[in-house]
Amino acid sequence: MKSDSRNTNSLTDTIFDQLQDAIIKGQLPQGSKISEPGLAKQYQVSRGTLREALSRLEEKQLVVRSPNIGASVVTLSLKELIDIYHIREALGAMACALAACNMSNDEIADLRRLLDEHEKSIQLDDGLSYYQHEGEFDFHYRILIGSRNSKVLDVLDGGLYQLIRMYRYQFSSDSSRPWQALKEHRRIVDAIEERDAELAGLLMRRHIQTARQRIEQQQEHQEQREVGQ
Amino acid sequence: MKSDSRNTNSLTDTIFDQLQDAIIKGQLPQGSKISEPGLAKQYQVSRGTLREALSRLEEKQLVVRSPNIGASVVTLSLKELIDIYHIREALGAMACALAACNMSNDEIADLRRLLDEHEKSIQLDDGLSYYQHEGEFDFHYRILIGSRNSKVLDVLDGGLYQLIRMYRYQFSSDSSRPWQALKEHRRIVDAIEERDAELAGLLMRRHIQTARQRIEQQQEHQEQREVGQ
DNA sequence: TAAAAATATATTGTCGACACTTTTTGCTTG
DNA sequence: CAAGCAAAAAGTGTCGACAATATATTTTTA
Repeated sequence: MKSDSRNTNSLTDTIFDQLQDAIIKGQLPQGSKISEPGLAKQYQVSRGTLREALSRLEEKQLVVRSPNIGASVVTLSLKELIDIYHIREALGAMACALAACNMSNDEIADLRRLLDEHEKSIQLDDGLSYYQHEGEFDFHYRILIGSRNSKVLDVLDGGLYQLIRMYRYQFSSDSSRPWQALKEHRRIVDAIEERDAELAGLLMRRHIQTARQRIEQQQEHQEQREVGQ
Repeated sequence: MKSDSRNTNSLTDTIFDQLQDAIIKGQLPQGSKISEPGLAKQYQVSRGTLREALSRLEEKQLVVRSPNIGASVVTLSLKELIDIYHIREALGAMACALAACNMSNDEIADLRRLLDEHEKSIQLDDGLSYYQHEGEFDFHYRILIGSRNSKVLDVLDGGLYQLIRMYRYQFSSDSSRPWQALKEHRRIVDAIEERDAELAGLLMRRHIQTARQRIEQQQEHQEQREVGQ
């Protein structure tokens, strides 16, 4: 999925997309220092252009910059990831409740079709595919749009979702239980279709909550390991 | 209040702060097109430097840029402002509940002192002062920090708060009922002190909700005016 | 006269170069 | 040999210039 809908002709856009991909996939390791002249030569662009791309990556929370020191790829601790999921929980629930009020019938029907496709995709390659993750994002994006609150999409797309993507690419050990998730998605759509805002919000909150709790379990394991050492 | 804690020696930082101020105060009118060469000459910096500052302003949602067309100062409709308040409601309540669990006793005592100062400030110049608005932000900032969720501060500080500031500077007709707000703030601190997360979250939600509802009333008036024409 | 094409102007996108800061390297000294 | 200082290397901050694109103006034509 493209992070932006506009045609990506400008050089800065291209370099930005490439770098975003490289960071999310871990080709640029977390915390690694970014040398502007180095990367500029590597990607065959001027340093100014790369600088602009770095600004946008900073905007998307994928790099951090310190004055006179330079840029580094972001490091994402489990604690921070959990923090993000807390936010996603609050905003996702809110957006879902709004979507139950504001989505058109056509949009809801489309959402159903998306879940059917999702189901097929799960049947085909059981579990761990790339497309499922992106499909999951697609589902949430549509609800965000259906909420008719443009700012909530700005917030979640402007940094938070990219970090979650990065985590999933680099650490997603579990197969994210696709069947369970699908079932939850269907229930959410049911609630939206019935225009039950409160229920829709609640279900979405729980859906994200379970995802968060899985990560928290992972964190506990990690802490136990650290204590053991 | 400085938007960033780091020493603002770099030229880009300076120009960024100045432009942010100009936009929030309305000296650069909403929707007005930004001429890069013009502004660069006006502020005595190179175009590249100004460009970097514009990138950061875009990050803070204060300017919008279209490829090959240029940058404009953001336009904030009442609808969008209400959208922002919905987000603030969800995240503020969440953060406040977390703060009730995570704030230290010292932090809570400091918060109380802040409210006492706030009260004095209200008594001095009754109502409409600049410092009260910023004091209000200060209060919310501290709770955000107390939540120990760094991302929620990133989200609200990265765009949303600046837009609210802009609105208040340019349209804040009502004096924001300082006494009422202070009372609500005190109740919130009470709940935090008692470590009652649920209540603290609820009170914060209501506090922001009332602010939102005042804006919604304003919106209704505006719509009536439009119908009348 | 009005619409469309072509030119001219202004603005944004991209680049390479220089100045200043930080980090590394190498040398001196106790 | 270690610690501290000095010089060099690398890197970031800033700038002005050229190329590509968009906007405004003028000219042409129906």
